[in-house]
Amino acid sequence: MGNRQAKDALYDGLAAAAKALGSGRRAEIVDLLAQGERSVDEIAAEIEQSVANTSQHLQQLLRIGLVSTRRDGTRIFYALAGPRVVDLWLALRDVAAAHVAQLDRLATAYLGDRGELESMSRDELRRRLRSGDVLVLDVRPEAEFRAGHIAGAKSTPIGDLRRRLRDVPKDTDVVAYCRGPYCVYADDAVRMLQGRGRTAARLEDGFPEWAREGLPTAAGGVADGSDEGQIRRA
Amino acid sequence: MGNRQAKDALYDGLAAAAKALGSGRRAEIVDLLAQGERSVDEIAAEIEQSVANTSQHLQQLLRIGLVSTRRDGTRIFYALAGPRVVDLWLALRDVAAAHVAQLDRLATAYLGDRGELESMSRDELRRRLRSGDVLVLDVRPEAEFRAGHIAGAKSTPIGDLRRRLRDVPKDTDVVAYCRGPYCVYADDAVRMLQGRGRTAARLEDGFPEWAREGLPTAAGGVADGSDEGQIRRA
DNA sequence: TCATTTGTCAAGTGATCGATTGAATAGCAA
DNA sequence: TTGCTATTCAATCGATCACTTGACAAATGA
Repeated sequence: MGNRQAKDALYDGLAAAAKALGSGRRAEIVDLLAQGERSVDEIAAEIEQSVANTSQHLQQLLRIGLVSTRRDGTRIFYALAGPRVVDLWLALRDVAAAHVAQLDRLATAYLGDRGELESMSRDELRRRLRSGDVLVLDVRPEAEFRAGHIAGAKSTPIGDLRRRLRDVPKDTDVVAYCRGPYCVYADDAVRMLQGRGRTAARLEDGFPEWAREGLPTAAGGVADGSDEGQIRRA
Repeated sequence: MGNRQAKDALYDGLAAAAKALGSGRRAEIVDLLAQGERSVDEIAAEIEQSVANTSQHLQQLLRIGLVSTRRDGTRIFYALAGPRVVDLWLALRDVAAAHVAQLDRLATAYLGDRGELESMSRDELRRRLRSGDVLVLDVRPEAEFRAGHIAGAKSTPIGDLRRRLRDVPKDTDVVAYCRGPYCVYADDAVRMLQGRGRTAARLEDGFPEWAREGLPTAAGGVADGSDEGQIRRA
């Protein structure tokens, strides 16, 4: 039957990885890092916690091995340790959405009612991209776009959208996407576009899900309407 | 930017699912339930904890929504709430194996050195099954075999293997499998078979991984060397 | 060199967790 | 009813957790 102490220790080790995701703040950090690497104070600002506290959470993720670090001058950048961590995070989100009792209520409380919002699945966006009759807007901060984006998308951070509205033709369908299903940027973008007479929808989820499926992505500089960056997968 | 309180609550909700897996004992329970439903005292015996403590862990998993219950007389059977939970568990295990620093050491401490042990990948077993020149032994307890097994496998609980050795032909390659990579039953079986002059290997992982890939499985009564049970996927 | 920026470390506090113990409950069978 | 089995509930205790505060460390630039 093997020895109980060693077995307990083994399962404690497995559970350690779960424990690392077992705090809302760390979950938020992992969700954020799924978009690309960040410095400590960027992360702290995003999750609205003190730098000291954020640093401790990051240390914990680092000790377990879910993230890695890179130093650049006085800054230290944290990133997810590998694609498996993204898979784990997405699996966790799926389970929570499917099984955690009150998650719907919590999501609605944060996101508001999405009833009015047009949405589009990955598969449909893929088809529309192939036929070329759709404008895809990446409404995340530009740094995240540079770290990786849907091939053919145009970077239009949500804060810049209003003044760049003229770049959005009135006769083209627009699809906006952002960090994932619990991110409000694309919601805001679609509401604004619909309010200005555009036909707009949000991608149901975000960039990490798109990339995980092996769908076409690109990385690098900001597009100016044309293709650029390194196409990674076709 | 949305309101912080609602956002915190949402991520706390997501993290709750991780927290449920964040105790070694609960991880062990989920790993066990991945083989099929169990009553409370069966679970308690397996994880070597008091029934009261086990019950509390199960209540916790139930409150979060990762498991479901079914009453049968005085017994209450717990089962995983759905296939997504299996996916989550396997993703967690993968991440832990790839990234948690000391996991190798912990695994070796429990499992012993597997250097001498022949092993076989899912893909290879699948090929060998198609060409039909291999005997697949399911060395888990019979109840788990009945709940679901690799199509064509023969139930030979590890405790019965010794006295059923005569049923294992000497000129056939044998592959044993059990609950997963951290389960010792198949290791024991392979060691015993190799010691008795058979050519034996263990499947690298176990039944849940096989089923997740959509490979052929069956469920129901115990085979007597021939095919039976309901073939679920071909 | 000295000040600044950025991040980590250490200590402390209230809250939550895991396990134990013993009592309570639900279904079953005589 | 009475007893029996299987499970849950309630109270308790030490350990761990999340966050705060304030001091410390590493790289940069004047």
